[in-house]
Amino acid sequence: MTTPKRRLPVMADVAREAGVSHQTVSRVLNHHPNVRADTRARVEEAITRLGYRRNLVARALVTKRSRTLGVVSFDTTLYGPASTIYGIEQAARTAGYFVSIVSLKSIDTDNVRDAIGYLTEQGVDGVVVVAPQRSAWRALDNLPSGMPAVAVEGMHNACVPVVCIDQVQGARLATRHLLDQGHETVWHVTGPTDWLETEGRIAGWRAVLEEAGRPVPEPLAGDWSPRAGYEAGKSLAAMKGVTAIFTANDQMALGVLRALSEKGVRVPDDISVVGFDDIPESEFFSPPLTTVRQDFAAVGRQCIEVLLRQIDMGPATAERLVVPPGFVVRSSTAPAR
Amino acid sequence: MTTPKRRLPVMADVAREAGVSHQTVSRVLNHHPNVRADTRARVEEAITRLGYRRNLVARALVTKRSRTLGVVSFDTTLYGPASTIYGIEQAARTAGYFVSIVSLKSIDTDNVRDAIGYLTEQGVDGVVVVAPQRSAWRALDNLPSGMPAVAVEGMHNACVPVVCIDQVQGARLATRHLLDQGHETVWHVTGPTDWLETEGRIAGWRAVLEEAGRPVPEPLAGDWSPRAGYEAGKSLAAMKGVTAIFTANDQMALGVLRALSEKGVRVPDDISVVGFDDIPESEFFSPPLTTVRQDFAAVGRQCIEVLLRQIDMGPATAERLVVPPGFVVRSSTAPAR
DNA sequence: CCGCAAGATGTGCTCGGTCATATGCCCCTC
DNA sequence: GAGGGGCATATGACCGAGCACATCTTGCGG
Repeated sequence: MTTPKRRLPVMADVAREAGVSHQTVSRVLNHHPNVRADTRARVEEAITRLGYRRNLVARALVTKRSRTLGVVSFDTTLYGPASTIYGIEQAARTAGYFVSIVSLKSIDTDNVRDAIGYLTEQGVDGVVVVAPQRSAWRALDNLPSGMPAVAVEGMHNACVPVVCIDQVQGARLATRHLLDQGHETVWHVTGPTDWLETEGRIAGWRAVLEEAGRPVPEPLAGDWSPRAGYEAGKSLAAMKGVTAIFTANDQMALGVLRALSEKGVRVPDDISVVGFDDIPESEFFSPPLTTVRQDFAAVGRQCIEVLLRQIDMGPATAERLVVPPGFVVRSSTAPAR
Repeated sequence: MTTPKRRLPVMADVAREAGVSHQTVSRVLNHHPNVRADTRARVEEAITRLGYRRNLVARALVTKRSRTLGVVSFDTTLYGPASTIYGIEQAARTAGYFVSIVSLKSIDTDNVRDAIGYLTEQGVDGVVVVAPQRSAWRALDNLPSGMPAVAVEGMHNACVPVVCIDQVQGARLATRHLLDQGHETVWHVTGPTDWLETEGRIAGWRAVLEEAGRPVPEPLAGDWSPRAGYEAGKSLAAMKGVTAIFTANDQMALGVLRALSEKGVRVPDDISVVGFDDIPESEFFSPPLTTVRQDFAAVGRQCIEVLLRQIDMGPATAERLVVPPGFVVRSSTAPAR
């Protein structure tokens, strides 16, 4: 038996089936209290009998609420963004929201602006921007008016609230730990320029060194990739007097470890290494990596919280929620000899 | 001048501004050819002047096309799913589609069914299911009728097309490589039970051993995590006669490497190790990991291709698109002594 | 036994687009 | 010069829900 183009059932069909008006069906669906129990039962039965599913698109049109949140992100393959988005999605769904994602493969102001534009057309109730680059940040200056938004790891800004992990503090923790171990100074392999995290981590690292009156070595430029860490590691292995390295993320730390091991430099005996992120692999590096832990799930949750508050109660003051970093000591650091 | 609750402009506003009917505005927006050039220009100017953005929700209501695709996935923090979804999102956006994601933290038939249900209500034009577990797979048996769908790494099934990487072939490549190096047999650390990849990889590994008439050791159960690999590695290090290990993914390989190194077992001198996935880190493990490469981006692209074909041309025959795995030889394998 | 408030249900309009169709217009041909 | 075809544009219905309001019940106090 072919079903010749049978249209999906709509509210009116359910209403007819249950012998009530479409409005009553709507009430049942929305758990409105003022419906008699037996009527409710009749409607519910009609719903299951017909296999009716409500059309959220039609609902969104009239309520002007799509219960969908937009996420704009850069390279969702990276552990940080992926984890943050996971946290966002979980929190959003718990709150009854869908998540629509746009992941950009290159970041510039126009890209981000366009992405936000698409999401706006699509009718999202709010946007989370996970694009912690200066260039991306500029796109937030002129958001579509009235669009609730929140940024992950952004700069302070008059209009958009920010949820972030305290990068400076994380870098301080790492650097201080190394100084406390008796190292004279700490070398730093940075993230890509333009990233705010990169800047924060450099700032924290530099601040600790300067406060302690230590020499501040020229940082080595990286790009988050293990390969960049590997290249930096080769350079550092060839230099004299390097005893402590702080890399801006764990993947680069892995590259550094690899390079050092190839050069016959022992970690932590000859050189101590600290990373940033605490990816699941770090614990099993050779040696297990001492690193700064970021609670991405918490960031995701906070984002949704801030965003929903804006959606429900109107524009918020541009707050800045800071999630403190943790520090995990493993075996890649040791006292200086 | 405050703008007191100014509603966003709609088509009618643009029409009035440009002195045409709303239908003409619609034609301009949809690039309908039959619009005089100067009219078009007038409309476009009105659009920019008013900052008008079309409301895709209203459009979706009447066209019954939301230009949104749903993705149901398990733990998008894992490298495989994350990469696949990235590929899906890129391909979808290129084709003018949005992607709405539901990522499940635990997989069972009901979960997946619910997720698909939510997405259906939300009006997605099709669904990609990235949940390669037997239990998830069962949820695909009774999809909402007429909903285009495609599964990543699924079993063969009458109703849903599948895009997958040839797991069996990948495992064969890995195992054969080790046998070719002169190893008597190969030990295997598996993924979690219930995962189809786990089964495929076991099958490929077992087949090669049996074809070569080699003993088939009892596989060690893992769960993709580095820790599971570490535990398995400790067991294997304690056993006699182990010279070659094939782990079902790279993260577990990392754990194995760590455990072996702790026990003073040298890789590849004493034991050879092969992984699966080729995550960006693998190249920088100690030693760099020989592994099976999966082209997740290709999988994502194929998914969208298959899905869009279904959306445009009606239900497809349940095809099965197989992406061949690659094999990357690095330094974690060596001839048996 | 009536009145009235609260509860239960129904009616018709609205959201902002697209679709089918109608209309006006110009130009070309016989 | 009338008829016809194609183009440019306008008109009104419609998608499937929710909302405001109208209407019909019901229960309870006086």
